[in-house]
Amino acid sequence: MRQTHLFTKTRKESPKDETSKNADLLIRAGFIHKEMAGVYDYLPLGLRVIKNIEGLIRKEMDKVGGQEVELSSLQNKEIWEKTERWDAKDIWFKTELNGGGELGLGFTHEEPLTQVMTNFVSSYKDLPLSVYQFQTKFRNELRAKSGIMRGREFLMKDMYTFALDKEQHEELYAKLKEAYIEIFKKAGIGEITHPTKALGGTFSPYSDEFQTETGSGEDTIHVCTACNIAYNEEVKGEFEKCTCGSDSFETKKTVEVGNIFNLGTKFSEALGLSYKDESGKENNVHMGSYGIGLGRLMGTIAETLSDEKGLVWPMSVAPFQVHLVRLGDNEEVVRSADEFYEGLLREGVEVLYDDRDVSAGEKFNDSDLIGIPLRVVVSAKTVQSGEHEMVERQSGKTHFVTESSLVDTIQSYVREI
RNA sequence: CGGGGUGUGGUGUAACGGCUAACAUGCUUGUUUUGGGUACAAGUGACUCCGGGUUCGAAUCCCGGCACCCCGACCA
Repeated sequence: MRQTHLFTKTRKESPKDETSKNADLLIRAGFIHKEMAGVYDYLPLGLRVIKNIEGLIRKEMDKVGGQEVELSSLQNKEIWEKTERWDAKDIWFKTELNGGGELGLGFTHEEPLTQVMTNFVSSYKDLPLSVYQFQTKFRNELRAKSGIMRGREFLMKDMYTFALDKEQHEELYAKLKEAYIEIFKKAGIGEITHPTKALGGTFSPYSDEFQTETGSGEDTIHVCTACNIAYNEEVKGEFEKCTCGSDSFETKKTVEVGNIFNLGTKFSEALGLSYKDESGKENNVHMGSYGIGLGRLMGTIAETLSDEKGLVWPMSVAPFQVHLVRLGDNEEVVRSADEFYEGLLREGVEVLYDDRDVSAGEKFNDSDLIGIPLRVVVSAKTVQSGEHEMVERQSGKTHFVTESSLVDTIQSYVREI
């Protein structure tokens, strides 16, 4: 994409009504726009990141046998009354139909999906199943805060598993846990993200959270110094020793980027989701739930991987793979940069081409702020020497690469994801 | 929902109850510059969040509302 066609612009000043690092950086770099407290729009650069995160998650969900659906945001009050969550929750955005009748904007989808599955699950031969979606959730948070980390409307990947019994559920659960670890690793925050024991629900004493270290986190966890597994502050008292045997812990402030838990038969019982086993006996389906907030993950990456110059995206989620920066506008430089841009596009490289007529300093500062992993500079100097300059955003390492081998070099970086 | 704070051009800020609401940035035009937000000039842009009140006079003081931020509570 040519930067002259990109409608967003960077800003020098931090917005006055944001103190969180994620929103500050993302707004200054033009990734998001604040609509109101806890509600943000995703602009072209931000949407590309969200889409990449979505693709990354989709790949892992499909790998463990997930089937993608998209359920509605408008939700039927009756279904929720069956699980007594229509009145029990004050996080609903409720509204009214013309002519009467209440409905709500979904804050999670256990009920409607369970309801859907009653149409298709009737035999033990139909299980197990894993169903997931990327869906906008609405939560009437008493207090939205921390930029895109706790919003009232946000995109979430939620998967629900349906199993014959506890044993089969646990197999699925273990697979999903591994998939989650893989997702956060690929998203570039594997090192600082800890599988964390946390409060469970009605059906199991504990749930598993994925907690990422960040100075601005809202949670406190105790990380085992031997094996990196962690325990949420809320359950730490129940664990004198880590499951690995060590009793040495380090306290960290974190943000919860994922949470998986056992639902047992709570929803299948309430909504009548059951199957016949081989003997013809009716059994309730055993369920699990697995969530990742995409915006929160994006915000967490923005906060934890950025530096004083701006955002630093890992290749896997970056809005573009290469930022091609052209300095100067003499004919030869323009032709060389244009050709190079076209060449990268032909090779399928995602490239943002800064073809604007602004000063070098402005281009470099914008490039640093936007945080695309590789920067290639084409200028009178590089055209003359025949070697273009390639800079890694994260490390600042600079390479001079001949024009002919530049595409290969870039692709070797891209392949690393 | 309890507590604290803030609302002024697109953005960031300034202005004792008193002149035509100032500065920076952005944007437009021209010259200049071309490897880290280049310099100069001329323009552009605000019912000072909304509604009342006090006053000769309100961005400024008072009351009410709304919005936003922070702390807490809450948060599968």
